[in-house]
Amino acid sequence: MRMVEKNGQILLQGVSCFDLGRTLDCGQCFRWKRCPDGFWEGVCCGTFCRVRQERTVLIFTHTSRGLIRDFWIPYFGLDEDYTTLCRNFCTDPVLCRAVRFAPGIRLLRQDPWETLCSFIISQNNNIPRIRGIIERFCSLLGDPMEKGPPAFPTPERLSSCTIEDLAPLRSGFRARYLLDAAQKVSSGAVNLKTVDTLDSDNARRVLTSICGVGPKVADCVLLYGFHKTEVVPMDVWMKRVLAVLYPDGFPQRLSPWMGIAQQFLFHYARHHAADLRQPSLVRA
DNA sequence: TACCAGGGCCTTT
DNA sequence: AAAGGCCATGGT
Repeated sequence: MRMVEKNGQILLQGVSCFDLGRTLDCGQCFRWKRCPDGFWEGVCCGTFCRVRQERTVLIFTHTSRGLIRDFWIPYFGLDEDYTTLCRNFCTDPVLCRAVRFAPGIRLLRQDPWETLCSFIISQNNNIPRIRGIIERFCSLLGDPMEKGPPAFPTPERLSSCTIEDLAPLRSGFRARYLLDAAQKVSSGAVNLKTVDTLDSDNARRVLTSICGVGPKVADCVLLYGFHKTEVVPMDVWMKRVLAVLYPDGFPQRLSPWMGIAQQFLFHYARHHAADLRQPSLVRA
């Protein structure tokens, strides 16, 4: 990859195995917005940018070369060798189909705290509504920024709130879960920096000590927020994939990256919903 | 063990 | 247009 500046925009050239739109729209993140001019606008860790893709070129504005190198490239997972990874995935016929169906999905490296809150909100919920709740959450409690949408609210700010304060979010029963997460994280009862150093099983134990974080939410946080690439969050779609397409289990040799594979399988499953509801059709 | 708790989007009717 | 399904966790 190579970075050049042109007309006040920063171009990242030579980007392969990457589809920006799919990566931002596959359910792992909730704050990016597609603008009418083709740019995506997003903020993470207090850093804002606009970015769009033209084949193998990413075009950035409202950011800097330094931030692209140090923050956005790791954020988008562009420092990982997906060519080798996907070649590896393609040794499995099912996964090969899924990767070919929607190539270019990458696992983002998101902020752990934002990921924790986002997936608490995501439980028993659908994506448009999740986005709405998170947007109201950020406008209500996030610090305004020089450019772009407000920052994600800090655990400290959230822990000073009451359930009634969160009523405008219309997050239903999840409000008290958010408060418990904020209280545990801001008090140090749950230390996200430490969780990062733990193996998945121990990290999962810590995360599930938060009220409202069960195995599914914890696994989403481990994969999307802590980059634990072997963790496979089992929602209903992945359960169907397992039952119908992998009755003998996922391939062992792919287990260190099965979380990344999960993104392709999940996407594939959602777009072949009817097939997965009738196992006989798929097996044939 | 089975059910319920907010709510809203989605699919099916 | 209306009805029912869906969803992850904790509490009863």
